[in-house]
Amino acid sequence: MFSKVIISDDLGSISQGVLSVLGNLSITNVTQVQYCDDAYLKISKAILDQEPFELLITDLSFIADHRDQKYKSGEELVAALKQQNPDLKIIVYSVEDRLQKVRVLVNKHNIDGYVCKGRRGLIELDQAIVTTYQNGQYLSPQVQQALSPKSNLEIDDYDILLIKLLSNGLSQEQIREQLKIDNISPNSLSTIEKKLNKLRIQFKANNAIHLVAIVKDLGLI
Amino acid sequence: MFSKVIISDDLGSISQGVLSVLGNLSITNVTQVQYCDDAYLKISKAILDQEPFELLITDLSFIADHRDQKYKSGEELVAALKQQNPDLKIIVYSVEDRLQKVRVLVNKHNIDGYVCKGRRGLIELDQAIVTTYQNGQYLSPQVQQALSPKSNLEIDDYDILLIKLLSNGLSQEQIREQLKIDNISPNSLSTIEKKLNKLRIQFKANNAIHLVAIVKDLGLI
DNA sequence: TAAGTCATTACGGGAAACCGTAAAATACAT
DNA sequence: ATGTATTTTACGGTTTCCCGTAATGACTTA
Repeated sequence: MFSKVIISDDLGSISQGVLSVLGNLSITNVTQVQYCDDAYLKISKAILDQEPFELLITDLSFIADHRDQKYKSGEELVAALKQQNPDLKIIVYSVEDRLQKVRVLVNKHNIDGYVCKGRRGLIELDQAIVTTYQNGQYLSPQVQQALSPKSNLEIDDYDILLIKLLSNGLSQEQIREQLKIDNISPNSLSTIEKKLNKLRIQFKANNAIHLVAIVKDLGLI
Repeated sequence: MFSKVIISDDLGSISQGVLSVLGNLSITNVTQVQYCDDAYLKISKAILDQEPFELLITDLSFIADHRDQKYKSGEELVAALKQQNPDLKIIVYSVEDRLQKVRVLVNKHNIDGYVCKGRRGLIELDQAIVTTYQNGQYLSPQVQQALSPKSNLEIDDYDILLIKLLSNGLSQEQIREQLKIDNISPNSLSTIEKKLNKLRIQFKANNAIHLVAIVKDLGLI
């Protein structure tokens, strides 16, 4: 079993639950941090000391406070860590159950497990740790469909970007300009209209306002 | 100090933290539930048994699952309990830090304390319990301004309604019709335009889409 | 190479949103 | 009661959005 584990979660009360799970698995060498930057530093230092952590269990959202942080979210932390140190296993433990988020974390950042905080969260976390130790991948049941290709709703990053720009108050004309500036194509007004129209149909939205509201509720932006 | 307490929170890991706080206060008679309906039933039964609970600590959001619930959120639970049983002290312990939410809970439902889950959550919860026991009211620092009248941004229920209807996909014309149907005045297209325009300025929004996005982020709708 | 499919772009008409101005209705003071 | 301020409503002009059609270009397949 893992012998050296680090937990990153700004809610002290949650870490306590995770600790008890680790205890049940006879993992005693556990470090707790409440800031992503601390996690990053401790993990880096442990590598230099030739005593690297084997597993990171981290939350996604960290409430900002007076301390300025380089890594402001679990996602940023994970991205940095997995790039520099692919050997470190990472399990994300979060209330977030949006498939889009999970997809990105698994496919882009190669995390080893994703557990939703919930009634069965700690039970699932237990399983996730065991599976991960055996080089497997664990996803909570409610997000497993995130990876199955059939659940491909055909909304890609471009679509998300459009809606995000819309929600930031840009007109379709301004979106066109922005895409040109950022060298993103397609960027004609007509295509932008057409894409947004497709999205409206897909999400059964009456108009652009409705679309933004729906997509915001779904947590896609 | 309180002698009989009940905790309602669907995340088992969080309840553990709360338990340790209660333990530090030498409160040992503690009941835990993970569903609002269970909380309601246990509290009601305890009254019948002449051994009522003195304090409820509850979360706001409960993830829906297979079990059909009469009370689906902490807010509904609180509303029902405080109405039938004003003596029961209630502390809400939630990640939610939207002032609007807190305002409603305090003013309308008369809760005794509101603590935000966060780094200092458990410390604040400790204080909240003590204060509440002395018949005081406790609010986490970040939401204290919720009650100060100066934070009155002059947005009333009518404004919120307009934005909510907008976010539901209604056009201004459809909003006019809806207001007429519901016998809400003013309900002319012109006034609706004007109000929304005022709101756009107030929230520094470029257009209606932007307005809805901002207000959604603020948690007002 | 030719035909066919699909994404991208262009354009035009009608609907809705946006904006200013002004008239009508209402509330409120002396 | 009368004048003043505020709210509500009405209206016209401009911009943006919404929607259909069609032309262009890229790519696949025969």
